[in-house]
This record gives sequence, C-alpha cells and structure tokens, in this order.
Amino acid sequence: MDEQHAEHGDVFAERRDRLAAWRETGVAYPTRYQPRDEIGSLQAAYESLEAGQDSSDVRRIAGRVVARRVHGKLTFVVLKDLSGELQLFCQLDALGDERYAALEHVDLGDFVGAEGTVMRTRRGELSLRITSWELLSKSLRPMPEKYHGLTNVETRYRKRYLDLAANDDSREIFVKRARIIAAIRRFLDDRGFIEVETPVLQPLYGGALAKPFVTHHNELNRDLYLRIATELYLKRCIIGGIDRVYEIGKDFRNEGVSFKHNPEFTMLEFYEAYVDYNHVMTTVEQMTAAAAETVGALKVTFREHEIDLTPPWPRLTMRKAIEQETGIDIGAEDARTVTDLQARIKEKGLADIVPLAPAWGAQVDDLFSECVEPKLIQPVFITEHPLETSPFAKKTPHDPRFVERFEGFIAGMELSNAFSELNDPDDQRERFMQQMQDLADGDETAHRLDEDFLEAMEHGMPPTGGLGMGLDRLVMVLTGAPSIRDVILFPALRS
RNA sequence: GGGCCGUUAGCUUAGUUGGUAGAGCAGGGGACUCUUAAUCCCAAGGUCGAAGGUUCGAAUCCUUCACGGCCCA
Repeated sequence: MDEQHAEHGDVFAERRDRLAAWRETGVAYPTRYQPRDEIGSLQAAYESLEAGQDSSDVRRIAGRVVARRVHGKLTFVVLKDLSGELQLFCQLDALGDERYAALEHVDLGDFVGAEGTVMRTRRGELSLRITSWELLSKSLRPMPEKYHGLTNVETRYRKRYLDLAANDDSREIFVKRARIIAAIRRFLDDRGFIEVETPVLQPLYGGALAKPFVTHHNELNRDLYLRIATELYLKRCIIGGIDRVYEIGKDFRNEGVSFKHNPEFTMLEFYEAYVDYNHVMTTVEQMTAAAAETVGALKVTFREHEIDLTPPWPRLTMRKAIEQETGIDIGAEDARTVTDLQARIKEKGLADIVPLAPAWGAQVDDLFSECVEPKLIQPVFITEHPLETSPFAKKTPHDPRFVERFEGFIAGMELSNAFSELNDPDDQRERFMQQMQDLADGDETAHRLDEDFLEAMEHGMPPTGGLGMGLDRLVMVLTGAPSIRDVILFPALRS
C-alpha cells in the first residue's frame, strides 16, 4: 500500500494499489463463478430456518459487495444480486489466516463469489457461513453512499448504472417496464396479431404530425428521416393481408423535452382489419388492464392521484368534453369558423390561457389541450376529433367535420390515439392536399404527400381499426414514475 | 423561448447580518467472533458549477454563462 495515497484519502489510487496486489495473485478478473444460487431463491428456500440454526446445505452465491462490518475475527459482508441481498458470515476459524486477512482488501462495490453453508444468525439474519470466497471483479471507484443512496437527479440520469446499483426503486421500475411490454406482446400474440419490424430510416417520414430528425446515407447520397411513426408501413402490411399486425419500437420526434416527452420514445402501433375504432377502444382497455395486472393492481397512484384502470372506461366526445369544461359548443352554429370560435374563447375569458391558432381544427385542439386535458385524471376515451387534425381517420357518418378517432387519457396525459383508419384513397389524397396547404401556410408539423402510400391504398385496403400507444407513458402510470426520464434508462440530456 | 429554484468532499448535506468552510457515510490507521445505517478511538479529505464584478475581505451580494429540476409557452 502506498502511504501517500492513504494520507490523501485518494480512493481511486488506493483501490488501484489493491488491484495491483490482486493481479499479483493471478486471479483478479476470473471468467466465471459457476454454479451459483440466486440469492432470492435461497431467501425463499430457507424462510423457515430458525434463528441460531445451521443447515448443512452447501450453497454458492455471487454479487456486489454492498456492506462490510468487521468485528475483529468475525466479518459480515453483504452481497447483492438482482434477486436480493444475503449476508456472508466470515469467521477467521473457518477461513484460515490468509483468506480471512485477504477480506481486508475487499472494497464496497467489488464483486465476490462465496461458498458455505446456509445458516441463520442468533439475531435472525439468513447468512452463508462461508468456507471459501474469491474476488470476481474490482471496483476502483467508490459507490454511492449506502444509506441515502444516490438522490441527485442529474447523476441518476447521467450515470444510470449507479442509480440502478444504489436504488432498488429505480431498478424495480425497469424490471416492471420489461414485464409490462412483455404482457402487451403476450396480449396481442394471444389474439392473433403478428409482430413486424418496419424501417426506422425512411425516405419520407409520416404517420403523425411532428418534426423529424434528418440523417444522411453516404452511399445512396440522399437524406433519410428517422421515423416519427410506424403507421404508413403497418398499413401497407394490412393491405398485403396481414390482418392483425403490430410493431413495438422507437419513434423519433425533433421537439422539446419535458416530463412526458423524450426525443426518442417507445411506441406501440397495431392495426386490425375489419374492425372500427369502437372495437379498438375495448382492446385498449383490456390490454392496459392486462399490463397493469402483471405489475400489481388495477388501482395505481400517480402524481398523488388514485387512478382506477378497471375497464370499461368512459367515452366522451371532444365536443361534449370541451362544452363541459368551458361552456363552448364547438359544434354550434356560432363556433363553426376559426374567427367565431376565437370570439367564443374571448367571451369565456379564456383568451389568456388558450393560444390563438390559424385554423379551426388547430384552435379546437389548443382549446382542448389547455382547458380539458389536464383534468382527465381517471382513464377516459375522448372521441370524434376535428377532421383537419386527423388526416388518417374516417369521417363520422353524421358530421363530416369530425372523424372516428379516440385518444385515451390517463393522469392528464395522452396515452393512446386511434382511428377507424381512412381506406378511401381519394379521400386520403384530399387530406394530403390539405396538409400540403398547411405546410405552405407555415405549419412545420404538417404531413407530406406520400404517393407511394397512396398507390398502396389504391390496390384496396380493408376497413381497419388502428392504434398508437406511448409505452413510456404507460410505464409511468403503471409504476407511478412522475417523469418519463424515470422510465427511460438513458434519457436525452444536454452534454 | 420565459419565470422560479438548485449546483459545497466520492455520496448525503450544514453554513446566521459578507470575516476564505462543519458533519454523517465511504476511504486511511487502531480495537472488537452475532453485526445489519454496527460501535468506539485517531488522523486525513474542499479551486464552495465556471468566469467576471462590488468589497479591506465573497460559498454568501451583483452580472453573465453552463448543467439540472419544477412551472409556463
């Protein structure tokens, strides 16, 4: 040991010295520790072992050292693996002078494997009375403090490995995330949906109203876009006869970052032939409930709200929802133009909170977003959106200003978005033309004309119900995580 | 883009009306064969986010910037 390092409290250098000593022994970084038992399985198997009792069962465990308590000739070392923590009961008598002394060179954060008999201490702690142990890997840098853990949010996001190692709650979220997404796959697979993969790099982006990321293909010498949605490719699959199809993958939107927005996020889209949006609503309720049950209960707490996900969820038209909250009837004669609607907004004293939009549909959208959306805490389906903001949805039979569409809201967030998919290529072309006009009028999020997609639709597309659901937000709700950054392992941050 | 708040040792933090920093854990030395936030004794560890400014003197007051959080757009 270099005394200079000890004097300066230089943890990194001290541990480097210890590592050098380990290297001398030739086994600093062994390749395996097999066989081994999961700590959690031992905890379960020996639940009935009484305090002060020894079993004669020899077991081997491996994990990260999270605590060490030295009592002269007896040392307690706590190992942690994904399934739990277990204490090593390390006696000088059992290990011999050399191996016991070598424990002095084990640091918090090191990985250790140990073998011994399962016992429970007089104080009732299940332990492994070890007869041998070995260093599996060295930690050269200090781990976060054992009691408070790592709480600095920025460090938690930037050095997620430390967050995962120190904070059980955080690790649990990502385990649950995996279970939620697995449950959704199982739900769809069980109903005959086929999972596919469509291009992330697209010559023309589409399927949503959003700004894309642009990249460049050197050999082809052309720009490509990172997809903002999988919609138009999945519809090509429907046209090709895959009657139930879905994709789970990353979409990319070149927009701001907030507690519910990350520039890359995980989206589920599914399409089912021969059904309409009402059928999709039922599917979404059931799928969400199935996902919730795999990680706990149908009742969850999110941002201090008790949320009950039990189906069925109420249905409410956007027109009624806005009227209930603001007293404005967007379907009435005196609100049919953007000018009239804005006059009604001013009458109701809402001009300060609702931004002015250039068109009627966009104005309805703003009115809804500001006045209604934050209040939709319990699950609800908002139906029948304005035609102009829904270029891929069929018009309602009773009023062509609105479409057969719904958005599912929970905790004031949009979680899902679905339509009776437009399958009339002439109507679709008109919608594209309107979008081109919006683009010309300065709307950067307006949709581009996609001739290739129109050609596909001209071959005939069955009536279809389709859904998009942001899975990160679903995981937020189901785990109670208040920010999307808590459910994305490595969220976007400034460098 | 705007407003507010934050950034002090590896981690968690205290720091009064301005007088160049105090602790716990981790790390170092020592004691201890049932501890579990182990305990006890000793010693060490800080460019107070960055750069300017005010002042005899700045972690503290002012300005700008960086990063983060919350709220708003």
